[in-house]
Amino acid sequence: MNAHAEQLTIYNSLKGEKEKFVPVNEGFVGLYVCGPTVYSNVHLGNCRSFISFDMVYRYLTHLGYKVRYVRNITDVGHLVGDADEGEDKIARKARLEQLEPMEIVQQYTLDFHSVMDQFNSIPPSIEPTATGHIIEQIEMIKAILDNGFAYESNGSVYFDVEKYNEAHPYGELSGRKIEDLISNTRELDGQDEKRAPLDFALWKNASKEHIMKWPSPWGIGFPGWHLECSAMSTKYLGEQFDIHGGGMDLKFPHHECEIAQGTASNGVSPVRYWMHGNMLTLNGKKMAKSTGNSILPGELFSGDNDIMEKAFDPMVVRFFMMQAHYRSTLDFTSEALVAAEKGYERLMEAMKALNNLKSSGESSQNVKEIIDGFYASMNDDFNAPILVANLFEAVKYINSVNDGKLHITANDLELLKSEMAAFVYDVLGLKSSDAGNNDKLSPVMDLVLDLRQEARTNKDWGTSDKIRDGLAAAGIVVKDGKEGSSWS
RNA sequence: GGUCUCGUGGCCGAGUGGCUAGGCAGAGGUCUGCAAAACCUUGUACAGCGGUUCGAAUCCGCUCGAGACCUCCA
Repeated sequence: MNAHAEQLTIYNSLKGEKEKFVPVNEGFVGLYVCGPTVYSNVHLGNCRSFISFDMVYRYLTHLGYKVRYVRNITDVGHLVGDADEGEDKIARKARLEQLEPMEIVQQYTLDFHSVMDQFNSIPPSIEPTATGHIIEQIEMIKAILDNGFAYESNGSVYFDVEKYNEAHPYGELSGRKIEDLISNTRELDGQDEKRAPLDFALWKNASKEHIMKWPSPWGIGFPGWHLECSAMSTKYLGEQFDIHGGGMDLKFPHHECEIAQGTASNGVSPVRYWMHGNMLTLNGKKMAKSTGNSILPGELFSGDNDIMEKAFDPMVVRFFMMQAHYRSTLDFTSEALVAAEKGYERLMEAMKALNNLKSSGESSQNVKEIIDGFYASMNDDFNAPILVANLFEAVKYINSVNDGKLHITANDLELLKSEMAAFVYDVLGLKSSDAGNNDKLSPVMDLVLDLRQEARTNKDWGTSDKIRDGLAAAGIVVKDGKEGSSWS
């Protein structure tokens, strides 16, 4: 374990404050994150959540924890529209496109994986699917029924919220009181099966037309959305585990229901630390598929969209997200992305310079203090923006040493190299984009720049400028530096 | 309507009782055949009004504005 692990604090949504992180089992962390519903391409807002928790996973790992990271794929049970009477999202898409539901699932799961890979997000340790855990979900419903917190009605099973609330508080996570919930819950049509509007479905009776359905003790049907996360998280992480993450918008009702289901079946609140990432906004409004206010990662990377003025590298987008705290909303604009792009490049240039840095004399700055700052920022509820600020302080130092203005000892240099690499690459999950480093183009460019250098040495400015202008016309920018010219 | 969050300089975005956030842009400089790039230095701020305090961007109240959840959502 890293000595700094002792100091980690996490903002626990359940308590509304930062708490010292103490895992259930020393040295191990169980981390569960609500994954996507694979009925269409993930949009950038979805990605922000997953990238935030990828950063959390990476830092926990860096601290020396052995992390079991579970992130599910929702491939059934997520309903469209109002309450429990809507159509399953995946089944609906399948019907519209005349495909098997599992074809839809496969298509968008692959898309999701590809996008997350481009964002350099590490795959979870386990990525369970809801349809692969029907038996576990049925078992959990049985336990909740046995404990008296659910009832069967017409082939469906509902969670009895008011009954549960008599034994355990319901609404703790979202800060809601049950009386308010009762008075504020809309009366919806076609819910005669339920005793109370607040009750939510654990199992839904399937009609004949329904495509995705399974046998159960209560008849043919399918599981409710909230249940899958409860069943899969506890299966792989235990009845009570360390961290549960997800978007702010899942807090109520989804996560509230998870707490209720876990407690109702196992007698313990399932999660120690609840973490909620905030929304990515576009034009000041939450990015969401349903409202059309969203942008797909692919559209962003290719520049093929009406919102951004140019294409952006996935690493620039990731860096942009790391500049904001995961609990703050972040507004997505072309201008902000351009700014992030410049900053990202500056950081990467410094990483390159660091590798070629030469040690000399006494260190002008306290390297250990700089590195302690890295840990302090991340230990403060994963404050990546402060980490980035600290990294730029180090960048300034690196550049000054590179210019020969400041100095660093060999020991400090080794330390700085390894810790900078750890935080930039391993924790923030950034990598140099190397966009232009095409295998065939590279040697050609070396040759062209070599010829230009020859011309420059001979003060043949006409030739050297002709090469530079010609390359510029082809979209290649030549940069002249002390150590020769480079291109990008 | 109910619950909650937020309002920081030209832009993005941290901080949260006294001590520089940081990035981008702007300004000045170094370097350079020129240009670009790179590097260094640097100014402008805490929505408004009142209160608490020796001291508030930070705590409290009100006003205005924005957003989220209450129904699927990362």
